[in-house]
Amino acid sequence: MSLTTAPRGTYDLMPNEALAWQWMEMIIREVFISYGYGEIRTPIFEHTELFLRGIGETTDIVEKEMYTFIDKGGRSISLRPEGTAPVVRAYIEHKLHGQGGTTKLFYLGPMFRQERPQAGRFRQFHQFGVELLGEEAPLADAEVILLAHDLYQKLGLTELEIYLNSVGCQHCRQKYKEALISCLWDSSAELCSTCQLRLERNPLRLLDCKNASCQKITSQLPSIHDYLCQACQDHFSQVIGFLDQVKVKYEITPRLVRGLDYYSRTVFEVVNTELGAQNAICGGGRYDGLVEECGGPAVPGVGFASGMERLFTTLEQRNKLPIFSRAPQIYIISLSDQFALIAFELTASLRRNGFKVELGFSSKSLKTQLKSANKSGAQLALIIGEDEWKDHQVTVKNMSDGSQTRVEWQELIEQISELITPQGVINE
RNA sequence: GUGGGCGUAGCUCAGCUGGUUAGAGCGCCAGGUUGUGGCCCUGGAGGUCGAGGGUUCGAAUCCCUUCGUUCACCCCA
Repeated sequence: MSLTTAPRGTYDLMPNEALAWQWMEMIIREVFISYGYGEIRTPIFEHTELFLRGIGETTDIVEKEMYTFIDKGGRSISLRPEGTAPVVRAYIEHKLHGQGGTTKLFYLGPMFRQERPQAGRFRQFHQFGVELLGEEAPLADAEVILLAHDLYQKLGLTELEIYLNSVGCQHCRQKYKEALISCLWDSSAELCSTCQLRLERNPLRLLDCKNASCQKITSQLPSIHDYLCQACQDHFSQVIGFLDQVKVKYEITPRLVRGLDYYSRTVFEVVNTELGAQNAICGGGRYDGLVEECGGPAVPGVGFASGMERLFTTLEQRNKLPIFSRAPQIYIISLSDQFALIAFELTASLRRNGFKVELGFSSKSLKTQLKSANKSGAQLALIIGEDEWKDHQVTVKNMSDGSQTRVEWQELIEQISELITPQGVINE
């Protein structure tokens, strides 16, 4: 417990980084809106029950990672560990299914999971995502994947890999699970200890074990594609057909199984392989049973969630972040407290005319204040001292070449406007 | 929850097998310029060596505990 450090797994976003985040958020919103999605802002916390039902009681997320507490009304409340269940809850609560047709929603905000932090993993982290509800056609799956693809493209990330798979419907998945169990029963002793547990709890997870000896064994296993029913096969091949048509490159990975219980048929991930152990920046798929599971009508859905910290790291790593400057255009220097009033007034007037102005707060020596002006990155320094004061003028100094002129207070805005524009571009 | 690495100045780090007042670079402050920044020069401030305990004549250095951090496992964005 320390007063002077942020809680484990959390961090402060400092001003320069916050600019980059704002830029990311802007692009994300633009792309989502252009695809016809509307933003929804659900509460940061929900009734715990929602996540138990929505995510699955036996998933790690709800078993050991949720921030859960009892509020003063005796209700069990949890900070949201993911965004889909709350959106589905809101969809049901506002009876959006009653409006007919499909519903396209996106969200963006903090999520909370109590895990040990590591590269690309935080306890408070940020996700954005989309949910397309009320449509079971393969075209919906393809559109959601295309959306993710185009979004990363728009952010300048062209070299990401898309992994694609189908985990089938309840029926084919069940048959496949049984097949895995019977194939592995005899050799189970050769599996790593966690895989032995997986064999009992969730055999699909065996497929992406990182242990080399497990991989050797599981590489002999049949593919889930051999167990897909005709309808699931058709669905998958149509999704692929649409993606091919719009030249979205993907890799079919029969071993890709996603951890959350609610997925059915299409699942996909967008991966940055240079990211470390936690390299998925986006995960999603179809969840046809979820709305009903959460107490709504039997409405199909498909969507994805993307981790903003991992996305940010990727953008940084690949030099795709624009350079942001917080530098003022003009730095105002007053050489004595007796000129503070006029300096303050000139600052206000310049700001009201759209210039980005910084005012030195104390009247130190000119040298010191010019150093501050220099450090601030301002293009112009305005100096008000004894001489200027007497003549109702200011000295305007160009910080890049050191040249300076005297300007009447009355003409300042006009003169400055000839040197720089309110956007901060020098008029040459 | 489990395992490994790392905690020395605001930042990045050095400090060899224990041995005087714990160092460097960058940054910060002041001066070299009576009212002129960047470059250069000179000087200065700034450290309970993460914390607690132990071994020792002597600990930043060795041992134990603890906290923090980081990477990995589990799992996930």
